Amino acid sequence: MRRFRGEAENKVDNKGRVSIPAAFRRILEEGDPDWSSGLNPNLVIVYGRRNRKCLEGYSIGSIEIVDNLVSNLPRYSKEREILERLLNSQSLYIQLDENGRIILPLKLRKLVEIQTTAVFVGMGEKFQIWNPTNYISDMNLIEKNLSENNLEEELYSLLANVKNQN
Amino acid sequence: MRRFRGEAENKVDNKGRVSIPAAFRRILEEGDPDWSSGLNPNLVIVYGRRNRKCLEGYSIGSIEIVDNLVSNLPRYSKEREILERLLNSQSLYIQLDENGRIILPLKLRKLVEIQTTAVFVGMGEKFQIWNPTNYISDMNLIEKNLSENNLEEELYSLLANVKNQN
DNA sequence: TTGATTCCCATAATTTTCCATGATATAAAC
DNA sequence: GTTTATATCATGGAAAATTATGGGAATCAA
Repeated sequence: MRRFRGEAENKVDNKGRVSIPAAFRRILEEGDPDWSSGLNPNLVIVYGRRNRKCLEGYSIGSIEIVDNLVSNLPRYSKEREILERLLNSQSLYIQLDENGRIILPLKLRKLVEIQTTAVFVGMGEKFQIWNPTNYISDMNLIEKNLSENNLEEELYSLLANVKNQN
Repeated sequence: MRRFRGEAENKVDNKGRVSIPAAFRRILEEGDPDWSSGLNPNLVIVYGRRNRKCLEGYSIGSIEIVDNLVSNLPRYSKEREILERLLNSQSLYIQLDENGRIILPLKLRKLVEIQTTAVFVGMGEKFQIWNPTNYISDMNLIEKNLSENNLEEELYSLLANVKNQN
C-alpha cells in the first residue's frame, strides 16, 4: 500500500470546502475497497487528539488496520477504552465530492484553528491537516526535539541500515 | 542489488522537467517491485535533509525498508511520530514519464537552488541531485578534508580492514 | 423564510501526455 | 576497424487532461 507523502497548502472557503491534494486522493482511492474508477473515494477524519492542533485523515484501509489493532487489546482495558473513544466518537466518515474536495465542519475548523488555509501533511499511513502557522511551530518543535535527543542520527543510521538488510 | 554510480549533468526546463540518467533508471527499475518491462519505474525523493543542499532519490525497494523500520516502532509513540513526520512529509513519490523524466516541483528546486541544470550523483543505495556549483563546492570541501588530514589512505585502509573481517 | 448544506457548473492555472528531433550510443556488416 | 544501420537518450514544444478554486441554484432544516 502506497503512503501519504509530502506537504501541500490549500484554500478553505467560507463554506469549509477544501481540495484534498491530488496525490493524496490517489492513495485514498487505492485504500478504499469500495472505490473504482469514476467514483469518489471515502476517508475518515479523526479529530480528537489532544495536545495536537491538527486533524488526521485515514484511508478506509488504514483506519481498518488501526481498528483491528484496538480490537485485539484486552476488552475493558484502560487503553482499549481510551482508544475506542478516540477513534470512534472523535471521528468522522467523509466522501470526497466530484471536484476532489471535502467539507470541514465549522466545529472541526475551530478545533484546529483553521480559517482560510489548510496545510496537508503526509504521514505515511495517514495524513494531517494543520493551520499553517501551527504547522510551522510544530515542525520547529520537532527540529528542536531532533537535535536534543540525537534522533536525527538515529534516523540516518536507520537509513544506513538499508544496505545491511539487503 | 546494483548500485547508483557515477555523475551526470542534465538540463532542467522551466516546467521543472529533468531526465533521470539512463544508468540510474535501470537501478530504479530493478528496485521497484511493481516494475516490469514496458512500464515506468517509481522513486521517492527525500528533500528534508537539513544541512544539505541537495535532494536524495531512493528506489521503492530501498525506501520501503526504511519505512518498515519506522513502522516497527510503537504506533503513536513520540519517537515514531517524529520519524514519520520527517520521512513522509519531507518526501515525494514520483513516477518517471515516458521519456525517462521526472518533474521537480518549484518548491524543491528553490530549496536546493536548482535552476537550469542539475547534477545527478550516484551514492550507492541512493542518489543525490545538486545545483552544479554547490556540488563542486561540496566536492572541494571533501577534497580539502581528505588532503589536510591525509585521510584518503586512512579511509582506504579502513576498507581493507572491513574486507579482512568478512 | 432564513441560514446552512448540497449539488452543479465555470474557469484559470497547472500538470500530464503525446509527439518530434538532434545527439549518442550500440550493434551489424563489410 | 571503418562504415552503416538501429536503438536509445536528452530535450523541446504543444495539445489534452486535471487541479484548485469560486459562484450560484436547488434542497433541506428549524
